[in-house]
Amino acid sequence: MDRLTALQVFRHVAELNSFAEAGRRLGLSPPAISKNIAELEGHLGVRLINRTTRRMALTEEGRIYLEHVTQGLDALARADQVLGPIKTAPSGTLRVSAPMTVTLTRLSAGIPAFLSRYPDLKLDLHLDDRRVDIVREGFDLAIRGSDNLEDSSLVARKLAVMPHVLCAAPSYFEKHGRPKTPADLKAANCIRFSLSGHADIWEFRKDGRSERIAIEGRYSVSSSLAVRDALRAGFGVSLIPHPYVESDLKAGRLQSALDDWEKVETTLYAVYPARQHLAPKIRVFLDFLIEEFSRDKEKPFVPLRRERSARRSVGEGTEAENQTEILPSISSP
Amino acid sequence: MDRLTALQVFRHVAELNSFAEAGRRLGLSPPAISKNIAELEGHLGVRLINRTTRRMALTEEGRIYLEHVTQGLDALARADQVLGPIKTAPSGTLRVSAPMTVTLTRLSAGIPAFLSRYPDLKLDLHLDDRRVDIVREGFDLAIRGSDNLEDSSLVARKLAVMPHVLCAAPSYFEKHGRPKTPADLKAANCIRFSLSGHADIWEFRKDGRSERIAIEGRYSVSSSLAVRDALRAGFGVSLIPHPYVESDLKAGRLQSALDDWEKVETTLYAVYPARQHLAPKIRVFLDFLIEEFSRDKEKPFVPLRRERSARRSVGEGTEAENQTEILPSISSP
DNA sequence: GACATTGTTTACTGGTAGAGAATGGTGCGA
DNA sequence: TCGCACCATTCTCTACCAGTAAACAATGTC
Repeated sequence: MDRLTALQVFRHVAELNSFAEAGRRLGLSPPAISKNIAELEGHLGVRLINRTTRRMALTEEGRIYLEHVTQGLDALARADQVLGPIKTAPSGTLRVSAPMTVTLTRLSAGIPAFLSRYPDLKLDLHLDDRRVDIVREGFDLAIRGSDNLEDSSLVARKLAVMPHVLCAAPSYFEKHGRPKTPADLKAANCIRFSLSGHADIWEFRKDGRSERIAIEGRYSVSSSLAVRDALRAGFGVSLIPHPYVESDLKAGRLQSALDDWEKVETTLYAVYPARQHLAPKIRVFLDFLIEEFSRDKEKPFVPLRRERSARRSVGEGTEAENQTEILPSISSP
Repeated sequence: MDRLTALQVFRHVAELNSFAEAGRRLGLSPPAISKNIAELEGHLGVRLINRTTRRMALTEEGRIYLEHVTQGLDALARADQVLGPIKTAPSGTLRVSAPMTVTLTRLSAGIPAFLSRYPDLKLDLHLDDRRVDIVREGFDLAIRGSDNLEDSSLVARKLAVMPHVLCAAPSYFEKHGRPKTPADLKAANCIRFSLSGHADIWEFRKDGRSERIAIEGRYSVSSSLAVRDALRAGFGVSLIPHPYVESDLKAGRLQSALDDWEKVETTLYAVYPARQHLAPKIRVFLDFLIEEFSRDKEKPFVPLRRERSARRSVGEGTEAENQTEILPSISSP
């Protein structure tokens, strides 16, 4: 038996003083009302309502019970109501984890505007280049690079692709020569971003041919901004996401090399716990991210679907494959 | 879905921080836990718990919801607990309706002892000779005479049979003569108890022959005690329940007549709303009544079953007929 | 006094809650 | 580093139960 229904039936019957009326009000047939009350009484072992076919009245026990039940039901109803506004308007605290550099170069500036758009929203932004466990640490959303992406039940939304560029200061190239082939890098002073998945081996491609160079260098650092500073100082050469050095390249402070070779890309993802029942506060922040990262793109953002890891489903795994909404694994809408 | 179950599942999961552990605690399988949480979230349109297979944490909404839900569930649990003691020990207020005379002559004296046996019990005893609507007026129990008994869904428990006796004061018989046959009463000054079902026609039986006498008299009164007073004063003759005049007959203040004729009997019933889930306070009072009315009987009380009104049931009305426990109509265990 | 309303009972049925098996994911310990 | 054990989820199946409809009994009213 559904006890919550039974309690609501009891309450209505008690307040309306009629089985039939309660039935009409609740959209239930008279027998259903009878049975609910009878089962409730059976469960409690107490008669709650004295009734003839024409008259009914609560027993003393019924009155006592009603009092407490009413409190309980009201509290539960309030629980539902409290979630109402939260369900529609962004509010509460949004906990976000994001890598330092990309935030400072691409995001940070737009956040005040975002926050003033949603006055009820608080943002708790943790800048951290390590891969946080978003469930354990209670984050609503995290921004990850592709070399940092776990294969989990989380949802990953692609934000941007950051092509890398090989560059150094003009002064460095003058002194040590400009590399003509990837192999030339073996002799160069390569500055390494230690948190990158491809920190020690740089890969280049051309005409379907791939060159993997194990690089050498005296400086390894866990922030791309520090790498940039070292580049600007003419200390060495590095493979770095293009956006981080875009203004430097334009201004001539840095120069690129091996432009005819394809380099790695770092894809940025927004990672969050679930697609279903996405909280508005997460929804709007996600929209904000998508907008920010597609702002100065030549062509609008085109979503890509990341292939799901092979499913060894028992039955015929046909249609479910395409319903990305209910897939728990990584995918991009 | 049973929402109360879902809420309890949610609460356990939140407090134990584990789906599996909650399942073990509640005696449910892991899939059941998952489904309950998922359905609850679906119902609310809000994600309550972020979860991977190894880790789970409440969302902000989940924490807010849990708070209210806990309150609600606690209130409902309290409602059940409150009924616990009531269910076992007699307590609260017992509202009883009883006829004036029988109470004063047979019951009244024993009530203080009854009440001191149950210290938590209050008794609200309404002495009223009319037939009250016990459901409408909120009585827990009523004592009724057989000529007052409705054919309702109430339960009637036989308490005692009160044979009537035709009697008057010796002085009356001296002055007006002692009736030898029922027909002699036509000339007598008959005192009538107006609330009796047989106030105007007195019936006598002998050898299977029945005599119905339409009686005449100058005094009609709605209390048997007043009838007795008039008898004592030698004002007339009356047909009155034997117990009311027992001491008068013994002491010689009144004398009986037509002793070889059978007279009406008034059967006393205790009437109460239902046999199922009989409240202890009613149970003990019923026991008290049975004990009081069988106190000075020569042979112990033998329950009689009153025939149920004919049932035009569709199917073969076979066994249900004997299960008196579930019969709603009048019956005596 | 016939009728209408109300609560209850009975028999039936559609929906659903829970179990079991299989899968994918994760952390711990050897 | 690699199993191993555990965990949440999905899918499928089944048994049960809640609700309905129809019939009935009781009761008050026009």
